[in-house]
Amino acid sequence: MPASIKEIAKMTGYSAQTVSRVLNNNGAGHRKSTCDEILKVAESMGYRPNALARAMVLGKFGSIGLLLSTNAGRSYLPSSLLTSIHDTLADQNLHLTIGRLPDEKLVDSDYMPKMLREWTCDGFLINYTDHAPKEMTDLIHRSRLPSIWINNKREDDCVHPDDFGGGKLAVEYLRTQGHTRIAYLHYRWGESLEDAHYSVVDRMEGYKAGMREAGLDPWILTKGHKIHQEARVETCKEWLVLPDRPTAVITYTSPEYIQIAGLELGMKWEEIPQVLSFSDRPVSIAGRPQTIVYLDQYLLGRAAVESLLEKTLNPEQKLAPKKIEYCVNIGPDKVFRLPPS
Amino acid sequence: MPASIKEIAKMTGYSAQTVSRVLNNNGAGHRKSTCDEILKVAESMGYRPNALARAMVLGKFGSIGLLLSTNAGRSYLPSSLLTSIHDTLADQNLHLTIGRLPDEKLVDSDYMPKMLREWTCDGFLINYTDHAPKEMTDLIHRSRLPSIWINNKREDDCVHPDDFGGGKLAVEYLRTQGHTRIAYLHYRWGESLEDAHYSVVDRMEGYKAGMREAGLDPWILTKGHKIHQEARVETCKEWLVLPDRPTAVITYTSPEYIQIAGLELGMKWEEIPQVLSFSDRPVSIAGRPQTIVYLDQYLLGRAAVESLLEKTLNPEQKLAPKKIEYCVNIGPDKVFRLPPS
DNA sequence: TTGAAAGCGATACCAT
DNA sequence: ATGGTATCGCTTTCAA
Repeated sequence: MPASIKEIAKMTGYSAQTVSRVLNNNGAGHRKSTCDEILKVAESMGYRPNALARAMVLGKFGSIGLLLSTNAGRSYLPSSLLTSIHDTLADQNLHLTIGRLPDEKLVDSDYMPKMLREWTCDGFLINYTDHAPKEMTDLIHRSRLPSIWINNKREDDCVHPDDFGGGKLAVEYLRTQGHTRIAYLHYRWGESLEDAHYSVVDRMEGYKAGMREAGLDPWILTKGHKIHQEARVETCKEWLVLPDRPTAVITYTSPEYIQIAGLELGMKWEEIPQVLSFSDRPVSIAGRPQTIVYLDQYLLGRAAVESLLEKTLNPEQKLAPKKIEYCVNIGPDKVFRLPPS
Repeated sequence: MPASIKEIAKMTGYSAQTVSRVLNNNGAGHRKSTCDEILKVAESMGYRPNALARAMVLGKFGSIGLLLSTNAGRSYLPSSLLTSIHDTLADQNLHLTIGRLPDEKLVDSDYMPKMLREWTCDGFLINYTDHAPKEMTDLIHRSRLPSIWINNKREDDCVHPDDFGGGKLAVEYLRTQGHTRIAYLHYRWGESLEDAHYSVVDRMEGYKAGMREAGLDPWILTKGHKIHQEARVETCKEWLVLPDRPTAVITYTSPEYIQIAGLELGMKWEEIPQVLSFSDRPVSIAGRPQTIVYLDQYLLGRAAVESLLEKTLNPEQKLAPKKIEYCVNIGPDKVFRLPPS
């Protein structure tokens, strides 16, 4: 137990109030000798203010809760996002507290995660990628705390990447490179996309829209069913040997299937179609930096925190969704993006 | 502001103590009608206990701080580690609070991160991969809170993977597969390894020890200088065309350089040496699952929390370092590990 | 079965 | 320039 103000008061003979003032207000309105003595004793006793007590008086927790799902894949939290959330909060002298909600248990009315059962923080950032179970939405609503959803498309109070725009952007970039035979590689055909993250649909729809605007026909490379990991390279090979194969390919993620397929067919790197995939960090394949449709998670995190802080000031208001734009990351520090419209 | 106990007391006419007891002790020693009424009113007012006030009375924060460096690469926090830390804490009804310390600023005596400046939690988990600056160690020490270091080799109070054992294990596994021409691929030669994470040295030394125990000569594939990303594939090609090339290769991470090199040389997958790399998650290359030397971050996180809780009970004691063992992950659910010695 | 009072550590307000 | 007192929301102890 570190020393409290009271103990310092006892040691120095001053009252608790004097000690508090000297320690907090930088000693304004106090004799220099008083300050010196109190500061010296505080230092020697290793005094550190108790954030709990301070928060209680102030009526705020000084802390924001980040809610994640325990369901792997339902909460996407790359370290760049965690970092940006933390740092934006730190600028406001706020803590970040982590909470994970087990989907299965939420249905059980006996169960209630600590963060929702107790009153622990001033607001929530909810990182719940897919469709949240109704029980969870209810619980959060009943907590009456301001909340912002991350990576989730809702009618209000959310921040998410503009995946539709990203798909369009990919096409526009490839057009500037002179490509016309631009295909979209879709491994998940046949799988129900209703439960999937909105980006699975949006990226492809954005691609289609981009193609149409460029006067080109959308061209989806796919099978009538989902293509599992192990089968992807072989499938890509089928596409690569087509006489009119695409010169460029856009894909949700993982550009390497088509590239490995090319290599296995004995193609040189220059002969393999250009692959544009989505990512939030630089992608290299065996030391070769790849051009990607890039999302800056830092922007996402910062926007989410800013929205939440705004809501803290006025909890009743509903905030319009915020979209974060992609850019095409061509090389070190070289970026292609659309002019703001 | 959610309702407080006092308000419920006022509403129901009972005293605050009665309300508190009914709400916390499950109503033990109270008339059923009293319980019912209080519970009903509490429910209708949306009562949730204020964790702050409770913590203050209890004299504990109910929260553990996870300290990270802002210096990318100095804190390795895969989501599996974050998850295991969180969940082990949650089992004990403890929060997890995140704090990031900017290395540069720590030298500045004016600067002090909130987590160390104020008294905010009951202990620290320090995820600081490389050698921490002395200022930081001092600050943490002065905070007088129990702390455990993660992923860091120190004389006491730390939990880290057994990378030396992992290197040996890799050799022993490959021996069971009949390999004798086993090389270690080292791209970082010539770089000062003093600042590097201990695992860079330990994995290689473990490999050497394993080879000697098997009666084989260690065989390090390297250049006289650091091999940069872009040059690795070409360098691997030089090694692959050696007449007495290895049949198996162990490498710190990223098995794909040698495999891509093989493909570019026109080799079939079966002709490419088996590559064993270290990882804490399954590795697939273009849909092909790779055999890896695998570390379960869940064990690491849990061990760290358990150590910290132990230290909380008795802050003076120094805990012996805990090593987490690797295993070789061969296929789905198939694992090779050494018998406990 | 219920209630009154004290206290956790810090701050705000009002005195002196 | 300094101190007294009340307060935040809750729990613990003791008394009725």
